[in-house]
Amino acid sequence: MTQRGEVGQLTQRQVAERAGVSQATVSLVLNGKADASTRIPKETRARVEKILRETGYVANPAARRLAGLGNKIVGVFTYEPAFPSEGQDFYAPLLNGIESSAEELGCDLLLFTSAPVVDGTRRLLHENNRLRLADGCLLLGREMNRDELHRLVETGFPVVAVGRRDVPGVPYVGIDYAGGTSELVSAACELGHRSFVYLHVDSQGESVTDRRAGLLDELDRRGMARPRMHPMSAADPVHDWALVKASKATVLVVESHEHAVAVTAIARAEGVRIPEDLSVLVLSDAARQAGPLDFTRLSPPRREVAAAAARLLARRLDPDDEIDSGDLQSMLDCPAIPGTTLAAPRGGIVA
Amino acid sequence: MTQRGEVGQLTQRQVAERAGVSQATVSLVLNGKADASTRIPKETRARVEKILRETGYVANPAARRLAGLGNKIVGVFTYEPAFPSEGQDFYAPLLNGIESSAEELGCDLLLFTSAPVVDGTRRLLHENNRLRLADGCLLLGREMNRDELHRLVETGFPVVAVGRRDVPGVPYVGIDYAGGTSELVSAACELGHRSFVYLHVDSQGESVTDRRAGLLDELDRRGMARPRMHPMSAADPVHDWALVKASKATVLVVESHEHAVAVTAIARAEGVRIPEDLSVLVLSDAARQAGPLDFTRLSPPRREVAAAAARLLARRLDPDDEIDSGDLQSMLDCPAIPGTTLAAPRGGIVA
DNA sequence: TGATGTTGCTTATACGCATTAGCACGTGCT
DNA sequence: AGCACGTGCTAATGCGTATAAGCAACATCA
Repeated sequence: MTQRGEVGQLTQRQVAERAGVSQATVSLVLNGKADASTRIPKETRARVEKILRETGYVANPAARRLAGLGNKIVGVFTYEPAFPSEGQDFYAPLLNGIESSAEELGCDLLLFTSAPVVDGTRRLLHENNRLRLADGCLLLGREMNRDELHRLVETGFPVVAVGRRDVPGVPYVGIDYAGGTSELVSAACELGHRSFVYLHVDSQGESVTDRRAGLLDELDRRGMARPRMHPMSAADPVHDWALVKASKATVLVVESHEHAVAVTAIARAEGVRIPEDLSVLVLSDAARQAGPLDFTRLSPPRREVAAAAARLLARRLDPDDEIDSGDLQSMLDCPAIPGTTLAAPRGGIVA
Repeated sequence: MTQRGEVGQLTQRQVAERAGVSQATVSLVLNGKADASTRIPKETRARVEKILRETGYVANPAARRLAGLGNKIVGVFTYEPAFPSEGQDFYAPLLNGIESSAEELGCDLLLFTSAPVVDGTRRLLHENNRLRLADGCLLLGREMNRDELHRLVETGFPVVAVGRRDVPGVPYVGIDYAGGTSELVSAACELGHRSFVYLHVDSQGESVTDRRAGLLDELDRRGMARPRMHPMSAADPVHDWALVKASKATVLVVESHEHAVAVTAIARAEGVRIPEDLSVLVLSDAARQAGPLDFTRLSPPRREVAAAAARLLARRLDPDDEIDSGDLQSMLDCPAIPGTTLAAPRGGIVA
């Protein structure tokens, strides 16, 4: 059980012996210190550096960390496994963004894959978690355990969430889904639509509630009726299409692109023309392959939001950087793509 | 520049004070030690455990590591960035496999994204690398710097490569591309084919040379002529198709599925029937979306090879586990999928 | 009544590094 | 000569943990 770490590796002391100096001197040379109290003349410095190069010495990061330095390690916690192909469309662009930021910043990424799964999501604060090996941590996931998030923030450990979070005090970079959704809905209203139906994801995640809020608030502002709302059932698009048809709405709003493809395929098979008979708005972007329809849709900057979160975390880790409290929570614009599935209403759904 | 690590966090000493015992006692309780020389009676143990639970104490992993313990951290080094969408089809299944093994083993993953890029690939052994924070490291990539790999193995740091490696002493789990390719080629020969053309990846990576060897060796064994070989140019499938046509071969062997889709699309547009006019063998599997053709192809167990490598690394980290030297290097079978693009030759390519 | 265990801890040390305080040895000035 | 000051280092300490070594109190046995 007891795992042995480390085989014997070169230490500063050994380097120091070879160079005929003390360990402290090696450390000073390594870190380029040159205070009034710690002066190393060029020649000594050169001698030490020569040995360092010859031996290929690399500092033990655990010791550095213990001695109170940062490690340039960014923790990444995903509330679900990140790489299974189901979750991949969700996490891949985020990890892509984080990776490129990390590369720029010279950081390594520590993925907390050991977190045990309780009630369907991973738990970060388990015993012997390796959280503190990282300088800070990014949090990814559709839904997060609010309790745990709260406790984590309270410990003072530097954390940044990818995506807006409702828990007070949690720094984040989010995407303005509400604004983007409003815009799309607004465009439909301007074209004369008055009747909406909403196929939504069944989740309490903030991004989901933001999209719903964008839809409902925009309709409220215009004094229009609330839309029919149905949770999507990935397993049964036929059923979903039946509900849409029954609603007699002229605009179908679908939260997931994938589901939009499935439902519209059924609709078109029944002879429904899009957008002539039914307009379709999609609140996410195509993952990879576009279907036959170029949906009028949102194009959330998912890669960018993760990259921005990583940069924000880096700023939090830099003690010289005083962050405006307003910058701790920010939202990126969520642009809409015109596409071809929105048109003025004509006759409603032809059954 | 100097990053501060750690905000003040609960230590064993503080726990010890609260429980009215020494720090050592806390450590002993935590690690469930009960040697002849270190006995803790139930009551004391209970008292300490109570405080531990109340405070939610978590050990500082850096200190544990420094004290000579393993961390349950598996390093993951990719020779190219792992998440950009281009590389994604390559790395995603591997990371998937590693993640699920890590989850089973209770390990976290440390991704060395900070490695600087030199000559097109990342360099692992740069100064201040965080390698030694991990207990061991998995190496992923089509091609690896042999020098660096050699040096790394020499340091005694536990490493396992995903994919066969030619560098002596490197433990790995690979895929038997040579065997799989032989099998496919053999099947074509049995059907009467005598003339092959090979569109191959332009790389010195071991998996690439293994596939080539599988093809050439099988033809040699049968005393058949060497095939025409052309490096694929992703940018110009038209040119590649021209070369294939010119070769008058009856079997086209293509290394990458993607490229096979592109080239056969052009061929079919010209009226070439597959497999009636031309048989096609593909040496990799469809990434996600299958094209119109169900290729006769290899189906390399890429997820599984990575998971197996992670498990092998875990065994190497377990001091109680004596690994057979034969188990340090192993190959997984690479099954073939029949598909529908291999048939007996009739008239060669109709130009 | 010592001698010898046994129990239940604590003390001390090491791990590798960063950092502060300070020492020995000049040199310049009065 | 005596003192201040600068130079070039080193010694010592602490970070939080694991663990070997040891110590005091008590029990057991001859």
